[in-house]
Amino acid sequence: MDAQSFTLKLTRGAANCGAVSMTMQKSDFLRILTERGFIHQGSDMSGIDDLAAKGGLVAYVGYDCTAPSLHVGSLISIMMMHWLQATGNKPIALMGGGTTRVGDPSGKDESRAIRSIEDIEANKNGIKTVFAKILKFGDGKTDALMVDNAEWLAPLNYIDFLRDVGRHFSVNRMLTMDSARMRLEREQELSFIEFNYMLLQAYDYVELSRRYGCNLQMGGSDQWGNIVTGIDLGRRMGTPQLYALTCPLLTTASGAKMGKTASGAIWLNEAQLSTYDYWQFWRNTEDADVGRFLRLFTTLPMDEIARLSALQGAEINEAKKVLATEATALVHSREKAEAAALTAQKTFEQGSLATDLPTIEIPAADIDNELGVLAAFVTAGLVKSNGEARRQVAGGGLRINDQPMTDEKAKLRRSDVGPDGVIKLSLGKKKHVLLRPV
RNA sequence: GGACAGGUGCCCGAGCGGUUAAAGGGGACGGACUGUAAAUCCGUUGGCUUUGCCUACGUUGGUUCAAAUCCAACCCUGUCCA
Repeated sequence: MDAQSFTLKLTRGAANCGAVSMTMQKSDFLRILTERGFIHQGSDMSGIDDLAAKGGLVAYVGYDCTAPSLHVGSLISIMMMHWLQATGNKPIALMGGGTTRVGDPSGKDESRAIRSIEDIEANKNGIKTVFAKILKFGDGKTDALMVDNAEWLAPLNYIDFLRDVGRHFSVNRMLTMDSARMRLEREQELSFIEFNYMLLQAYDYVELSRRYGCNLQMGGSDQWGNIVTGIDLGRRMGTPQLYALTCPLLTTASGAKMGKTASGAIWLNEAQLSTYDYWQFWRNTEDADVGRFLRLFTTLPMDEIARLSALQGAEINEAKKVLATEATALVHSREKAEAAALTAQKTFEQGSLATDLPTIEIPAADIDNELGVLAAFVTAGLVKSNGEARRQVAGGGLRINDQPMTDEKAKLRRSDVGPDGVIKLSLGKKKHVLLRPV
């Protein structure tokens, strides 16, 4: 027990990224990550630096399969893998097909519902698509790998696992780790299945070390405890030295969690969030975040970013447009990103109708049957219920073809269909959907 | 297993027999102001075929003209004891 807490303190002591100054870094990898603001904490920066300088890093990031797409919260670690690969090292994207069956308590207030195995598999397939856009996969030395921890976790035998892995863990110490401690302090439940998550993630790291020579785990700062636990387990189970590198958890300058809105998370997959909406998300970045986001979420050269970040007042909108297009090009495609930029320009700057706004098709008969205006907004997905539509009418938030709506009993008519064959519905000034009768 | 404290709307949290679709705060959405920013101010924040109806305060029953509020059992959480 004493020996354990001692090694942990040592690890933590050397952890602060400030311990190694930028000028000392030999590797492009750490230099780029540092100047772009990716680094929160690392376990042994000079050790990582040495490996990176000779292209010797094999680094993994684990992703939960709790949804059919990752959202922008995961993008920062994906970008870390991008730079890792771009500087001659090997990334591994680990799908948590096994660990998601257990559930990570880190940074969460309360336990999530346990997901069905079919859901997890479906989610896994959705998540995979985004990696293909940002990383190069294959069999080469620096080609990315994608593996699923269900491969080794699912067949585990409980007794063997306890004897081989469980014996290296001190419950005393596990209880002091943030993920468990926060639950205990807030008097919130921490179930045994979640408590075990830490062991499984630690074991993942050891398994990846053995299978692929993986020697670095990256993740959000909330993963620090899980990562160093894996390092510790590796030492006890005889792996080569393992390292940890975490990035800051993103919040906006006003302190809100990044990528969560009432209308839903900012998904990376186009199936969950249209390219136009994804572009808009970045376009609406707060002034104070523009520089930071350009460094984290685009691959523009630093001097270009410095120029854009220096813009003041209304001019910073130009920087936001660049940010939106670049960030969207990475995750969707450049063509689609530029189309979204053009749509936005027509809609916001020229006040003209952009026909490639998100479009919903409705049966033309609905119009002839006098589709209620409230129902039309619900159909378009701009509001959740007729009641909400009513309230928005009262508050002046709904417009049809850019005309504010005042009568909630109004019906859509043939004459509302414009020359482009669509009716433009708007919620507020920013959200627009086209209804196309077919 | 025992004692005690709890389980309220997206979240936190007040209410403790009728005036409660439920105070207050946060978040979110809309309006004003702007630069598709932030800050600020204002409004809204269960559903519907909306002068009304339906659903909702852990679950199921009960008492009562009337229950989120009282009673019973059960489920769940926490603290302490075994």
